[in-house]
Amino acid sequence: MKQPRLLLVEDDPALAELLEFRFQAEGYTVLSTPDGDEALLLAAEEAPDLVLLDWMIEGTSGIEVCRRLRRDKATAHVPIIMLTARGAEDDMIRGLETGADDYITKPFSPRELIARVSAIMRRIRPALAGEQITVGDLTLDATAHKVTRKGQILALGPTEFRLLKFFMEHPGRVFSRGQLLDAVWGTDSDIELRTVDVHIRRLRKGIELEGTLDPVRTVRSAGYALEAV
Amino acid sequence: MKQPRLLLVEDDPALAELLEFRFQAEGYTVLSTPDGDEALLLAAEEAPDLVLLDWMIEGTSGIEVCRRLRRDKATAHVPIIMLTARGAEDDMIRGLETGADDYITKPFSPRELIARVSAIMRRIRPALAGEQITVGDLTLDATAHKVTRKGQILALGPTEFRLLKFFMEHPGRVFSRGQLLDAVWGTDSDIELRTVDVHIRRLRKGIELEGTLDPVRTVRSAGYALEAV
DNA sequence: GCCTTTTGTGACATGTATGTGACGATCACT
DNA sequence: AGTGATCGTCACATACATGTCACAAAAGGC
Repeated sequence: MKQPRLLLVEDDPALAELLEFRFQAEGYTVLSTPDGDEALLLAAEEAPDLVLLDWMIEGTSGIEVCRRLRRDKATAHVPIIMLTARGAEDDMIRGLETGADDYITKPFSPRELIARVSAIMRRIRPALAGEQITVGDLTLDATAHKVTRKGQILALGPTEFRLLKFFMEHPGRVFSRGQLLDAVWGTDSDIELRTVDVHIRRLRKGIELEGTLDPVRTVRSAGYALEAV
Repeated sequence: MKQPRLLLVEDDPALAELLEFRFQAEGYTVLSTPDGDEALLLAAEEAPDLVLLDWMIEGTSGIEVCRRLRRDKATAHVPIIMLTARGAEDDMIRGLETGADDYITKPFSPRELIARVSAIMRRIRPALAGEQITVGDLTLDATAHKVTRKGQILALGPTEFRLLKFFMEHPGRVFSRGQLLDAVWGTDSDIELRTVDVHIRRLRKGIELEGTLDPVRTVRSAGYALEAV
């Protein structure tokens, strides 16, 4: 399953960094540049699934970037969301005429922007924008098969992924090793109970990050639980 | 079911009171303060699930509060919604950069704010609380395998936990050592009766807190009981 | 007050549960 | 066949809980 790719064209470094961070946390691969010409290059070479385009950028203007994206056959179908300053309705209208799919006026909440992007992604690639569960600083996207923690994408093995998914569907609750075997391995598996311990350890190692606490709680003589840290 | 906790930082007394009232009606526990420094204290001590932060407050400014909340590991992940005056776009952008999750501009309808808060709460806390028993100031959650007293989480050994659970299922009732052995250790255990005393002691030690009385009552030549203090 | 019975408490050896690294087996993919 | 990833299991180390004892303290009964 390919990760959705997003091209961000924004010349305010602070805002760019913020959006980059947030979208990575949502499971997107983010390409970012403040420059219009570079954006065109990136769009041609990296084939993003969606473009977030600031209207007021250095070099080639937003509207020009938009027009050229539409003209090139390789990028003509890529959805474009414009980011515009409040009150620039003229630009907005011209932008929509030029081929942008949606616009959003600054200031906007990242949540709102993410919602619009997800909506478009769902329309374009239904399989990608899956349901996701969030527990504490962990986010799991079942359909994209991706786990992130504080925006960092984590690499988990298949079993660890299923284990974490099960935990995240029942946060805070304690499960015995037997229950975990039934839920994650299947009811009819004759696996050693202690094997669960090993996978718990692998899960812990897989989700540990600099400066984070272990959300997996050991309950002696009872089992394990995932805490919403 | 634990109530969601909400920290409101708002220096307009009328608005604060209104929001307090409305959110309490929605089932939230509301902590409220007009002061930024006090807000930081409250956030650290009371562990709210969500912060509503007015931008223009006395003392430490909203943006500073936001930044400090994010910097403290204990509160870094708590969602923040900014309340801003209309037309203060600059503040808003800086706020989102600083780590706020959403914003809403005054004047807003309480209904709208409640909707946004609910949306975030749904996303963050899917279903935390399981079945729990409460006796006096003690609360025991069997599925999460957790005991709290006055909000403090207590660390009990497995046997102490089972013992307390049994007591809490029959509050006020006196049990002989033999009955407790049957109920907590199992009918076929050949344990010394006096062993119960030791575990009672360990339980007492495990649940003692500053400024609390011992809820475990000794009934001479009969047994023990748990009192609803 | 004095004696007897009952309970509180600290320490300890023991047993049990869990953490952890390594290893061979298996499977998918090339 | 070869490579790499993942899996289940084991052996060992470690941390923790347990049951028992000996003695101190308290509570009744007289």
